[in-house]
Amino acid sequence: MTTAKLTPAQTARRDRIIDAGLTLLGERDFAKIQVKEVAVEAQVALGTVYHYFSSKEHLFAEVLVRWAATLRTNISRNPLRGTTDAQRLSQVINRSVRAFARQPSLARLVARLETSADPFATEILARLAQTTNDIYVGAIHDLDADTAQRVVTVVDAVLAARLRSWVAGRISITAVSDDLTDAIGLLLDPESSPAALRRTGISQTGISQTARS
Amino acid sequence: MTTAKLTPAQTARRDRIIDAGLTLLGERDFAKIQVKEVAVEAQVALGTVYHYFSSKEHLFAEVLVRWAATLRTNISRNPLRGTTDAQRLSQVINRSVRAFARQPSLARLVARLETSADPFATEILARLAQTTNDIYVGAIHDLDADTAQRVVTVVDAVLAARLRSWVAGRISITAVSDDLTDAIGLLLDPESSPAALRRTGISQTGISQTARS
DNA sequence: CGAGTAACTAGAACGTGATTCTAGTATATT
DNA sequence: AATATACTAGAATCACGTTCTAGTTACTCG
Repeated sequence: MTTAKLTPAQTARRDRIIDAGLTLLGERDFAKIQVKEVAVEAQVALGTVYHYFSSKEHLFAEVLVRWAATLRTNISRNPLRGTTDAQRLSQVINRSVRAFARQPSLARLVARLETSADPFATEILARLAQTTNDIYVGAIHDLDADTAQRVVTVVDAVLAARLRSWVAGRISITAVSDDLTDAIGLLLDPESSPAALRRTGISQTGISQTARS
Repeated sequence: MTTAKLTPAQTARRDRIIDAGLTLLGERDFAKIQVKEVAVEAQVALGTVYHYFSSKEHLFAEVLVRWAATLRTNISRNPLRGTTDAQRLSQVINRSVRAFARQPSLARLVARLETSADPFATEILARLAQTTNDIYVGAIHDLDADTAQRVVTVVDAVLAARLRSWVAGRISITAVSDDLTDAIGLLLDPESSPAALRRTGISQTGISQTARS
């Protein structure tokens, strides 16, 4: 069901289904898309969809993977131009943010799948998280691997949280970006880190925190 | 529909509905609970539930609020005993973690409601986030308000992310706790902050990062 | 090549629940 | 008391994911 011997025609059909899902996500949310519609868009029978995917969630997890592949390319295409870890990390993270900004329903999809009960879906999601995680860690040059990983874990959490706030309409995409840059500064930048500044008396300016309802 | 003039009998009925939801959450997940069951448990007609709440999600958002009230009490009851911001923040956060550990379905509920389309639900959730946020900020004494807020935003994001990993079965509740303490250290503790240590050459030991699928 | 199996198709059917509706009864307001 | 509003039990509706049916290809391998 995952990676086995499929005839070219089958691979093509399966691909068409995934592409159809991605196309429809461009117009509508996961919740508003019916599996039947995906089948129609893919020019395939409804039963065929269920032949390749165990559930709607499983199908859309694969859609997410497909999208993530192009995301990865976008993120990794141009080299990072920053001179500090903070700059580089901000840059990759912001590339991700921009990608999601272009496809809000993908952001919503991630949030939705994170609470999925389908084991296929969650497993695919975990693999995906691993990939982006590695990319982010790769942006950090000046820290040992373990510390870099710990920093990325935190930043990734902030990314997820802020994206959710954004799709919920609570904050703007600009705020997402700003908050992430700020969080990274807090973690890596000696100029703005509370840990570094603590007991120094230097006052700092921060971005405004808008979390009203 | 929210806070208006209700007769005592009405308030009692509404309360009974919310309590019923909370009771059932002790046995089963949001997804496994039918609105009808809540009505039965509350000794109320199904229609009455919909008289007070616009949807199942709205109802359970209110359930969450009720639970959060006791959570708040638990968290704030005993004074924080730490001497540093990091210790105090770790402590409040860990009280939250323990509360969720006792009620896994509440943690799942939060995750679920975060992706809700019901405006009532999302608004309630936002208000709730504000409250816990304030509690956390209160644990920080040695930083200016703005910086404290920014730190808490990050920590809160990590809390949410790790709790989701936990309810998804990806990590243990102990790991949730450890990861949070670690994240707080990264942000506030000069002993383990990359920002403070950067270019110092001091190597550091970190907790193991288990994010496998 | 030709039988047999697996995949595909169009479409109907099923199952689960949330949500809404009905008709009658109780309660509250003035 | 008169009327509106709330409440009740229960039926009816609706949406949709998922499964099933019957008939039609397409592929495999002997």
